[in-house]
Amino acid sequence: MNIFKLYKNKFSEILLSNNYQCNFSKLTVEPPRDPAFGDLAYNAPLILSSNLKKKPLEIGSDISLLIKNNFSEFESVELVKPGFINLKLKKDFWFNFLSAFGDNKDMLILEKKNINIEYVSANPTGPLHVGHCRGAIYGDVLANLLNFVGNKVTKEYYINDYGNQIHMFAKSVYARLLEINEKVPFPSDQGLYPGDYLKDIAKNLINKNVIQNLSNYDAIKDQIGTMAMNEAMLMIKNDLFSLGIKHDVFVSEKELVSRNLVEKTIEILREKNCIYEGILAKPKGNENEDWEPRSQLLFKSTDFGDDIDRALKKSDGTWTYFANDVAYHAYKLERKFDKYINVLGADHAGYLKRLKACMDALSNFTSDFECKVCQLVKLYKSGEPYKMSKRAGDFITAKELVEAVGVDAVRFMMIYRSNDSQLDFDFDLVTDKTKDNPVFYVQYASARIHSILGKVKFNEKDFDKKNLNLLNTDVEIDLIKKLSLWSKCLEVSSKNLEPHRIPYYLYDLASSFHSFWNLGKENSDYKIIENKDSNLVQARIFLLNKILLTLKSGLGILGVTAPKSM
RNA sequence: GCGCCCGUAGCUCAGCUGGAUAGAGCAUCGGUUUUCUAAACCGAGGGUCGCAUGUUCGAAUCAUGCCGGGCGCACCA
Repeated sequence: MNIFKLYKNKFSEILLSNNYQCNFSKLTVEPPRDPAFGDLAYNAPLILSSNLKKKPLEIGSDISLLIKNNFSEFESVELVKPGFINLKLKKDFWFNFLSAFGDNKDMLILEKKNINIEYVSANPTGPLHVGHCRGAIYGDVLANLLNFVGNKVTKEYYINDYGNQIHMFAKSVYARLLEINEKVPFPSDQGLYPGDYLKDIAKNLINKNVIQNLSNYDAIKDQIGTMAMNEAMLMIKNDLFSLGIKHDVFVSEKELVSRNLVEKTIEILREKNCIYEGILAKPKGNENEDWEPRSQLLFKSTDFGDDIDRALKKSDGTWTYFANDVAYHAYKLERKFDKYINVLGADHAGYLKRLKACMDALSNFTSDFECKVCQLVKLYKSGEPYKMSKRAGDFITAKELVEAVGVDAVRFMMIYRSNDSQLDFDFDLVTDKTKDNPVFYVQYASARIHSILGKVKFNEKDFDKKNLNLLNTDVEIDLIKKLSLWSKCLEVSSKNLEPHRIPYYLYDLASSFHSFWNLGKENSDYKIIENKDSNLVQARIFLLNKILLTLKSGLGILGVTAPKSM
């Protein structure tokens, strides 16, 4: 239950029934900046004043009175200077709140949506590297979050298993096959994929013993390409698995092409008058010597907010990558989702507008399509930038990262910053077992609670909830109030697609808990289980259970474990 | 030159889509342990929210223009 939203709605009803008119969406009920002001701050007098042409404080006294007369749960209703109404809830309210507290799963949205989220979509030419990790985890956590609050989510991966890069990939694997079988040195000057993992792929192909006629490349190149790509996809799925990621749907570009979906989609755009033959201007500031004016089949993406129109056909007459991608997005639309999310890396941010343009064109502006861009990750080791070797192909893989620091740390830290900000990832910090390491700090709270729960018998069914009013001290009430922010956190995170708010909330909750825990050291009244009053012990265990429930839910969304001991 | 992102404490970043005296962590300084997990807690100092206009009751938040940093910029994917 989001109490802020609840009271916003309740107050709006009261205003309406008393003939107050305004833009109700501008009214807010929020926790005040300073807890001394109370539990809720209502801004209605400020918003209404311009409508009614009266001073906020004048209007405020009327509204305060309405609230006092209609609600009994407020200890105080106070009208203050610019025009806020500060409300303080009685302790009984918080005991009731705690008594009914759940994990908020499926509770938060009225409109449940069928959502498609595409993320990772790394090329099937090798394992995932560190650069892929952030988008992969962001997409995955976002999917978990949207699912948690009640949506139906389809996690999708688009496989670029078509086009020139696959030819290069097949050639590269072929060169490795020759290297292994015929001792032909691997050529370094042909732009082939250099990574060592190609040797593994080649070895696997040899072990399967299905490639005949190794000397005739043209005869076997398609076979090699397909098999090598399957090997690479296995690597990728394996890497994703080690990151805790599992997609629901894999869509193959090759398959879309073979179903003639590209031609069909371009025809649809042509009927909508979005296609023409034209010449693009030379981009300024880009000293490309090979540039020459060229007449091409173009998509009129400028009609849909893009900066320039985009090429659909290459000079050799084949479709561009973008043309295939338009077809892919038509295929997404065909499957009729309520919302489409696409997670891209910063290096593909320039691609965003044309994707949005093609979705708008194909759906006549009816599709709810949102691209989220993850900025770059900078690696550090003990505070020093950790440079990857410039030698091509020598990159840190996702798997190596997970093996070095553990999947919990990778997932937590990758989501710990807003996706719009660059992220510093320090190898050493995330493996520290101190409070400097936020992953540890939150998990430690879980371990501490488990440690207590193992020492006391507690059964929620036998617990008399009337005893919750023994949680009478400010710190205990503050902990309950902290729990009330969880649903707000979920709501804001999912509405704005900003999962980074979750680890922040969990850190905050863990901090309040650690603080409470330590009070027992100076004042034995605050000891949780070594306490004479057994009803109080039970009430505190009830509270700890709810804190743990929240930690588990939050960490669950992040895909991070909530350990029982550490 | 154009597009996207960022600019908040010495450092790394939050800031609930316009609210009250701008918050955390690290770092610095000082305190707490015969322990229900000190792998923790408590306290102190530290700010022209890059700069400038504008919008209004009210701006770190919105708009415009600068300055600085990152990413990208015809037929690759």
